[in-house]
Amino acid sequence: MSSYTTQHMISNILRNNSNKTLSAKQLHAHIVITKGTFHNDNILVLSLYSNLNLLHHSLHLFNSLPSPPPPLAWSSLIKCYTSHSLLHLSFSSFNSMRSLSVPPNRHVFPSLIKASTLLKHPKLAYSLHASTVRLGFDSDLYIANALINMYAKFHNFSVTENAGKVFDVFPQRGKYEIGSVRKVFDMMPVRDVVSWNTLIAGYVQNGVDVEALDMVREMGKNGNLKPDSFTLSSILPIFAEHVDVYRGKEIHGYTVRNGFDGDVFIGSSLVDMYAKCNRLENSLCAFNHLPRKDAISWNSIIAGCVQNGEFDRGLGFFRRMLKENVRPMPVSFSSVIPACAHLTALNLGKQLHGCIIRIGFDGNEFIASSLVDMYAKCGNIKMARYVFDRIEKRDMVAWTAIIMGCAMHGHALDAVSLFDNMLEDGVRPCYVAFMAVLTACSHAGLVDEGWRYFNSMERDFGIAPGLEHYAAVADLLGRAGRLEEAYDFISNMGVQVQPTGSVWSTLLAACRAHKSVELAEKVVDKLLLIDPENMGAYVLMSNIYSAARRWKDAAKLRIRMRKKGLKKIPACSWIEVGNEVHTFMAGDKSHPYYDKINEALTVLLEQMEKEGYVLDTNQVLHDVDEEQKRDLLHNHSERLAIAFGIISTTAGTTIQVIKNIRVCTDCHTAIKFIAKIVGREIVVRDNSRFHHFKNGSCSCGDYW
DNA sequence: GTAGGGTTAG
Repeated sequence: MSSYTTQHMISNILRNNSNKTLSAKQLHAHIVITKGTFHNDNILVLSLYSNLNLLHHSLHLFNSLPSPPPPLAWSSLIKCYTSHSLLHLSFSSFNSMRSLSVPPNRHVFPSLIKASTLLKHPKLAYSLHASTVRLGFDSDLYIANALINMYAKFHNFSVTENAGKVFDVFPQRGKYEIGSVRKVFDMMPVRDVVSWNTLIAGYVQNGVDVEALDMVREMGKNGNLKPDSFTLSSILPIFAEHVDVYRGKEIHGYTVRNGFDGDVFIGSSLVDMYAKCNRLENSLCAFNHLPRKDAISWNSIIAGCVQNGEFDRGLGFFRRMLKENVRPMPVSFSSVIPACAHLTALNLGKQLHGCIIRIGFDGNEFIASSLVDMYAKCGNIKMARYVFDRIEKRDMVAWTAIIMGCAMHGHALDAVSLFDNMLEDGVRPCYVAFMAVLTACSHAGLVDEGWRYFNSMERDFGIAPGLEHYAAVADLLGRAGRLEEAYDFISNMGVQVQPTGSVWSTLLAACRAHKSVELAEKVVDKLLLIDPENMGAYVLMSNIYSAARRWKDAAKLRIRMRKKGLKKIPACSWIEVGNEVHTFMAGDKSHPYYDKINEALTVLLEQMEKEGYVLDTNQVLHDVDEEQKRDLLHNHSERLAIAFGIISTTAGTTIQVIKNIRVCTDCHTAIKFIAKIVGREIVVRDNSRFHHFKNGSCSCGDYW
């Protein structure tokens, strides 16, 4: 009778929108005063506290109960522990319960199964499953739903934990476990929308997309259930992954028609789906329409911008997120750091790194990999290595980041030995890892090693070489001067992978470096056949002609280029001084300090010539007299940027310049002299790698 | 009373 009244009041509290915590406490006080601490109604209040996720109140009330507390009290407490992620406490409570001989009721199992799932502890989970079978609870709706989720999640975990380690075991395990998901589902006497949603989400999380969508149709046909917000937010990532904006839009339409468009889960999925389909404007629109934005909504739009190359915009959203007092998550940082990497914004990257350390996110492997890449791309390979060395569990992405970093900085031997260390560590290389190690080989002329890696890809790791790998090997052979070999290699690339214009361009660049006009002509014919609009090909070929003093052929090509309406991308270099980026074009006199820059370059040139620098006028690709050639070289954009750096920073500071195209040979020689004369390290990043000039030599060993 | 969804690094 009194319990009936208490239950009634509890239902009212749960329905009521006012301060539920306060009402629950008032009810508790009322019961204690009128009926005493030991009255059974206190257990109902405990379940209310647990329902409201009030851990401290639940625990306090639980401890005031006469021993042993009844099953309902235990299940309420355990639920509260699990939803607070205090998973070990969930299990220790379960053990206490059993040691007090309290028979476990069915309500205690869903929380325990969930706890074992979150703990990623399959053994524990299997034994819980076995217990429910023994007790005859395994077809209970809530328990079966928890089991479907558990089996689906464990399939996921075995994917990540075994990837690269237990190659042979994994597929069978996977099959067995995805089978278990289905077995539990099929055996259920009654299924509700949660059962269907759990199954569908499980399929999506395991990449079984076709089955997931089949089940969405099935749930309507056989289950007589309509997809709800859980269903929709679970299936949207499928269209993101398949870059299927048409079907993604259909789902978007469905969510609007059914009043789900304010749902923050669906909203984030939509933001992500549109971004992954390269529809950033739609993505921004979905984001702006969200009535309430949580941390994940922000993460989605930040990642969306950065993945679409809108780096400043991504950074802007990150700032706005902080400004609106939404606490950044590890994902927020791993999404925004790549923007710094692409913008070469070292100072900003360092600030974010500081922030990451203060918050305590520096152990996160996603963040660490993004930092390794950021430092490497921003020219600080030492810091990249420092961060990498402190990663506890290095996965394939982390290894790839550092290997690529070493490759870009010309530390080819480090890159190669890191790659071998990765194999020793039992981490299986992937497609991108091979790109990194092959790039390293090509930048250092490690032809034999390069071949070895290329040949082992398919043979030892079952990874079919892609365009990038062929390009790297072609580049490797070309740079090493093995031009004919490279030509045959590209010609015989095979049916699976067709050579593209850019692969041939690699060889064309090699022809230029090794001054082979005849082969260059053969190559450019092939290239323009595939890619007639390739402006780079025209420029390179005309430069090759110019270098061979075949001015007329060069001019002919330039005319053809102009007729096609193709314009050469102008060379430019930039340098960050203070917090400002200064950009210079070749022969650019527009900088406010141009006179001082020119003066500095003249003084430097005098000293350089005293030390033995000889102008390499062959690098001038125009038919002009020697004096003009001298001026042209003197005003190459990287020299202007470096000279500006020298006059506007304090002695000893490292100068870092970025150039959008390759450094010319003459400038490369000149910068070696400059670095020595001014006693500074000069770092130049061109479009493919870093050059560290110090004491009269360059880290690339003149091989680039 | 107990169960299900969205975002990240090379």
